[in-house]
Amino acid sequence: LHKVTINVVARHAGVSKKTVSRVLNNESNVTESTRRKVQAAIDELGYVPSVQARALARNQSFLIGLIYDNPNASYVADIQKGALKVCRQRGYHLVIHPTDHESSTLLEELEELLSTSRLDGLILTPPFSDRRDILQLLQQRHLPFARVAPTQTASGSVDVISDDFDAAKKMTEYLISLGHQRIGFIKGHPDHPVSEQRLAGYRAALQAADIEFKADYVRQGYFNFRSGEEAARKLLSLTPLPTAIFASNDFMAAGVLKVASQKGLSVPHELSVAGFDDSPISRHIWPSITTVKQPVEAMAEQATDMLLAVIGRTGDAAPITHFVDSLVIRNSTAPAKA
Amino acid sequence: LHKVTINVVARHAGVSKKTVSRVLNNESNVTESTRRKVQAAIDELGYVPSVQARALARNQSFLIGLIYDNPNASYVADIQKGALKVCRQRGYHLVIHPTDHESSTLLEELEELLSTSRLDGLILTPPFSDRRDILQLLQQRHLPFARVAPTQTASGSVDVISDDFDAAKKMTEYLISLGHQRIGFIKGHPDHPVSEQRLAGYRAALQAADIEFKADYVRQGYFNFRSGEEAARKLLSLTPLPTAIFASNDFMAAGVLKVASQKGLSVPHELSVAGFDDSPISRHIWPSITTVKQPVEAMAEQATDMLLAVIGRTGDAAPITHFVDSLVIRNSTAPAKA
DNA sequence: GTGAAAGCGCTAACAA
DNA sequence: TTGTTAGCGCTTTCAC
Repeated sequence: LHKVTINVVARHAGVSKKTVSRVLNNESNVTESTRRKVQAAIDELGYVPSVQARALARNQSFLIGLIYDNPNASYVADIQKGALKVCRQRGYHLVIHPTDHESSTLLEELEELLSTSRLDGLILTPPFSDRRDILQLLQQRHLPFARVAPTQTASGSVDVISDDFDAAKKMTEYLISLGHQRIGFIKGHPDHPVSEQRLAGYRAALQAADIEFKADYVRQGYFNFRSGEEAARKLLSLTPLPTAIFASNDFMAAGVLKVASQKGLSVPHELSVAGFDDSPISRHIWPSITTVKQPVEAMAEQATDMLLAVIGRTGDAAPITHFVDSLVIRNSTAPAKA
Repeated sequence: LHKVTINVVARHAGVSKKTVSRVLNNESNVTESTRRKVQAAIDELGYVPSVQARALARNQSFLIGLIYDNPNASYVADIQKGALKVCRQRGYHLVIHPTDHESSTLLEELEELLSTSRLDGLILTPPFSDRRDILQLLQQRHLPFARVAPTQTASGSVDVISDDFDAAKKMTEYLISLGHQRIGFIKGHPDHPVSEQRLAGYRAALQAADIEFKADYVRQGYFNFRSGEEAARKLLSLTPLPTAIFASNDFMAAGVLKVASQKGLSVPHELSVAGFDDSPISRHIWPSITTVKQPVEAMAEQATDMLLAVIGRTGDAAPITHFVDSLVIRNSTAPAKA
């Protein structure tokens, strides 16, 4: 079995290789009859163009990078899935790049990734979406990029965002509607800008309901289980006790559940608990956790789509797409006792 | 800033591009002085060879595929991490390919992946590691592959395995050592060959302790939370009640915890529960789950390393590497009540 | 040990 | 609308 190249196809179809190339790239100036003839040859021979050769000739790599640092494996999996879906359709490969956002050599590491891989574009996820130093690096290299869930605008970027402020506000309003007045809050990691937005949503809901904001009821967390546990210990030693705790993600909410259980506080009867992210754990724990669901996969898909549009100078899609979060009510929340 | 190619380096070093190429590829027949001269030019100019050009000339893609279908996101993350580590070091890219192992078009999908991506090699994870049809496809295409945790041998493959039989046996022995005699078991997904091994380990431990095996105490599960829940409902309506339940993974163990909680059975005092995998949920749930830890990342790393050795016809490493699982004792297991 | 020439499979620029 | 001629940046002959 001989290797099928563009030359073989050209000969088979009785045209020049350039014409085959035109058909491959869907260029406009080809007669319909020629196109069909070429297509027939392609199908018949089972020809698949070599990405490698294409990459060299066009000085592209057909590689898209995905940068993340997220302990939430299912979030990462969703992001990957969304990005992959689009990449596959369009003949790109996804280069995943898990990395440590606190690393002091992050920028150098990124520069190396860019120069060795020659990526055609990059997808940034939190907390990288808002890292000025990274954005600057990409801009001066003229490397197209898309950002998932940034909080600040940046020139020349395409973004997908969801309204975490609004989601946190809605969740807090929901708790208030259940009769809760003393609602504890566990903040997210300070390096993640969404943390502030979620807190702001919480505060806005309190204010709208004329409930006094008390700093005691807010503790710093770091998006992991242990920090949720520690924050919960503090919150659950307050007097009067909060009747509800809203954690900025599900891992921390799981930590609250543990502490409540150890203290003999029954959830949701004596304490309501809410989380954020709709991670698998929110379903796999008992009581299951009321939380906020983001359309993460769809967001990644859209981000990738917009990025490829920029790379291919295709349609000029709107530079920002909005997605909406939704509340998922489960078993960890109930009306406050009278 | 001009683009730095091999020609620029050659001119700068006063040698031919072929010599630069030799240095790049660590070929033997280059004088030490020439090598140093060339290396100096490379460093000075900050030259990074183009993977694309290399790929075309050598008819390689520098792409390694990773096939998986696992709902356990953290398992996938670990596998990716291990594989990536090696790939990066050696200048390869990892093409991740999550897919549905039950899809009827799986084989075609794979064939398409192979022909469009021109992968240099493939890493198979369970349940694909034992899929005869896939192995056959790879063999006839002469595509090198490495398998993670296969249970059956296959010619021309490099494998990394861990002894799930032994680990399950040890866990069961541990439960027996706590005084448990009536130990329920929840089987894993029937499509995963490890499921049988874990069951066999359980049986072997019972037999060694002269405890009668009772089919009633074994229920089919599917590695997900819900199936664990359902199996637990069945097991916990038996008389006499089992005093311990060993689930073939942590998700199912979490399901057992839920049912126990709903039935008012206190874990671990009235019921001991054990899982498998050391997934994050085993730590994030209360009581935390006693489980089995596999060195997944290290296994993936080793598999990738061996695969690249095969591709590069480098050293002939042993075709099989063994890893050992370890018990992680947490809070879901305790001595049986007298 | 080193270099010149040819070519990997495709696309870009130009002609026809 | 189609074909011709040069490359893309490397590696591979095979000379020297």
